Amino acid sequence: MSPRTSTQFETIRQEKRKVILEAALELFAENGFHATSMSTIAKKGGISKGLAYNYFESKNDILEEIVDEGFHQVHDLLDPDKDGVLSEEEFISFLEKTFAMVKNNHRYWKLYFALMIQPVVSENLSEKYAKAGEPLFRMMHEFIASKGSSDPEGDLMIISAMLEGTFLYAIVAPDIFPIDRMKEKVIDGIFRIIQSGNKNKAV
Amino acid sequence: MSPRTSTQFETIRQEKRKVILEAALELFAENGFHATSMSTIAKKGGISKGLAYNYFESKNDILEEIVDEGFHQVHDLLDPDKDGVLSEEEFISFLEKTFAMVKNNHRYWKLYFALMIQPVVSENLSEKYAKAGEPLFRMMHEFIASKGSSDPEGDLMIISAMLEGTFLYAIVAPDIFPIDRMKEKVIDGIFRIIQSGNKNKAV
Amino acid sequence: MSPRTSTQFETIRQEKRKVILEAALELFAENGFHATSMSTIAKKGGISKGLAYNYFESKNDILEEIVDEGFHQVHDLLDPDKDGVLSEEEFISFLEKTFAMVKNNHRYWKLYFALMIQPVVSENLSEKYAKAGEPLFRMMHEFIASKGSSDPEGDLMIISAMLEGTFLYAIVAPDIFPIDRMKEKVIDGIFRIIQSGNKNKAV
Amino acid sequence: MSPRTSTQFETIRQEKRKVILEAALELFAENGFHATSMSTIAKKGGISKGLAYNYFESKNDILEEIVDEGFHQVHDLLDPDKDGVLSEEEFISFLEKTFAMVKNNHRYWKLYFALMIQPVVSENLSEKYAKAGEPLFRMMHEFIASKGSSDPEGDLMIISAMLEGTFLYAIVAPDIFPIDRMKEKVIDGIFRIIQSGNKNKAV
DNA sequence: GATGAATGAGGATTCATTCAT
DNA sequence: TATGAATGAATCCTCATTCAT
Repeated sequence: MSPRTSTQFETIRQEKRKVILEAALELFAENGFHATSMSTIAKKGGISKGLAYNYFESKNDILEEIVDEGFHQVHDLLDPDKDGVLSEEEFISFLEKTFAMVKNNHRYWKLYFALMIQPVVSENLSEKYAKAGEPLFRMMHEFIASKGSSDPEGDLMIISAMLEGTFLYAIVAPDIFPIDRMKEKVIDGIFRIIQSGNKNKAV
Repeated sequence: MSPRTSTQFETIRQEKRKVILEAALELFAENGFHATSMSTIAKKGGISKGLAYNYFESKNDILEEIVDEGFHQVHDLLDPDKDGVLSEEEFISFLEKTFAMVKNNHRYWKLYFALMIQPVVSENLSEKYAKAGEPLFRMMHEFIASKGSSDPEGDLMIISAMLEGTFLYAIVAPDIFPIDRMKEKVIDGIFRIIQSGNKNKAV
Repeated sequence: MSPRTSTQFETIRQEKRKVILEAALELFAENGFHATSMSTIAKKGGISKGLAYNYFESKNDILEEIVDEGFHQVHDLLDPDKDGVLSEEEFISFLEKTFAMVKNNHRYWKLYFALMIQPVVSENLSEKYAKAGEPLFRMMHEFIASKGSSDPEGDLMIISAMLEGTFLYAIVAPDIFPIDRMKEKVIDGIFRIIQSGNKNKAV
Repeated sequence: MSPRTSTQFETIRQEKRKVILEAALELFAENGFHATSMSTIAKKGGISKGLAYNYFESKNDILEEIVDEGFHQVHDLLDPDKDGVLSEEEFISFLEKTFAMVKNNHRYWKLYFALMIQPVVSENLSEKYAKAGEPLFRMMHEFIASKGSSDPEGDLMIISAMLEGTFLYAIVAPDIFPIDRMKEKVIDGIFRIIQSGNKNKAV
């Protein structure tokens, strides 16, 4: 029964923190930020309301932490960190990672879409993602251009829309739009779009 | 001296009703249902809180009326009411009407997306739209099939996703994704997908 | 189509007034004063809210009119207006009139009990009735005394309580305490009490 | 520093709960349920409105708890839990306990009468009491029968009415009908009724 | 006389947040 | 660290009453 070391305390803190964030994520995603009370979060996390405020400054703060953590995960996972143009295998692998991400973190993405449409705090989520997504967009743009598209910006737009729409459907109507099936079709569709849009169609 | 005729009353009611619904639509779309108070709606509508309850039973009721009215507009506008396969012109015209609808009723579609992701009432909005959208899907399916697609279901899926994603972007990031430009690209993209997916690619 | 005479107008006014009072009486009695809204009264009376205010100054005013009218009916009906002691027949007839009154105006008496226990306006209803009932009490007192009671005040108390309890039961639990059966028993019981309480028991 | 023990919390809760219930009882009894606001209850209890809702789900809930607690007190106090016929001493003792109960819990009984006449919730209070009172009625019935009454049901009716009326008067007009004096007269009166109603009057 | 739109004050209820322990 | 009692502002909703027609 020796007093816990500060490392142990730190571990406990990190775990509690995670518990709260996960409870909040589920509730925010499923019911919305405003329809979720701190009481409910605390109850779902198995702690007291007071303790939640020991870990986070406010309900808003919890949301921001969730968004930030999710954002970093996305960043870490997708950051191409690569110069030059992607090969086709690399591009496909990138798409598959993206689909896996949405599939494995359904709740986060549900929350992402909700916040995209109706930001809770002043800061606009889509701006944040827009800025962060810039390298991704550039990467895709270069890939598309490398394939000979006569309008890479335009093609990027509709391909992005197709991806975003796919993820949205995968979130809200997974029964009708099963994500695995969609993945195959979307990847295939992207190439069809790219190839049919070649500057020189008579390849 | 004499009381207003019932026609006069009816006119007043219809106009005031519209005022309330429009104020509420704007606020619900922009800030979300839960973040919008009846006070705010009343203030925006230039009336007292109490009067709003003279016209609608509850905040929920206002939302339902908005959804219903929007739904009927969509239905009236898009109902193909047509047997047989669409010609290409008809199909394009249908797509253009759809884009016009989103463009001209930006707020309603913002609310639509918000409710799609996080329904406020028990009834699932996507179910309602899924049922209503069935004829549309069938129509598109037939059109795609008529063009010789080897996988019309799959093609329909990604085309639907592309449309939904386009509208979503047009709603949340119109600066980056201007709807008119998107419309051209999407219509073009759809045909590229369809044609490149022909059973017999060597046309 | 000659203009209505002022007499006709007066008749109309009286009838409307009665309609309102009856609607209000039923609602006040059944649901209570505070649980009854002017809207409900107007709807039940088949008139508009505004018109109700044409006839009465306030909801309170309606209640007061109901109470006053009921009070006068009671007064007119029961006022003994008689000097000297009642004969047994007269006393029994008085009791029967009282029972008939409660039986035929169930709603008024329900309201009477409700107001007796929880007055709505400052003025205490029981005081009003106490004052008005004084002649009645005196009459009963004299009757009891004339029968040789050794404690007419005390006997009057328990007889009054028996009557009041009987009417209360007849109002709230008429199935278990049917008023007609109760009437026979109560009248009988009163005489049993009086006679058994004679100064000179060996009659 | 360390959090309160659950026993400490429990003590706080029990005491505060009692404070709220007592404040509410007084107000409900004196002014009626609908005329009493949660604000008033909170103010009288010396707490904030919000805290009242930490203890009770709704105003209705407060009322129900008051009724239930009072009901249990009555039940515990009066439950005869006795087979066979009561002796005269036992019967008198039972009546005296009943009078003491009303005298010592004036407010509860005022509320009881108010709810009897105009129930606030759907469930009828008189039904609840009717069921609970059944053993009491049976007991009184047997006692009356044991005294040789030729119509024990009828005698029970008028005796019950006399008691109920006495309590009602004791509640609403204690000055004119002082409960202690009434008690003597009523007990005496009950025996006069019973004895004068013997099958064999020629005792 | 008659209507119902309109108001505003008040009432029930919820909830983020603080605080004593 | 941890608890939950406590607060007060905000929210949904009701309703007596007024008023233009």
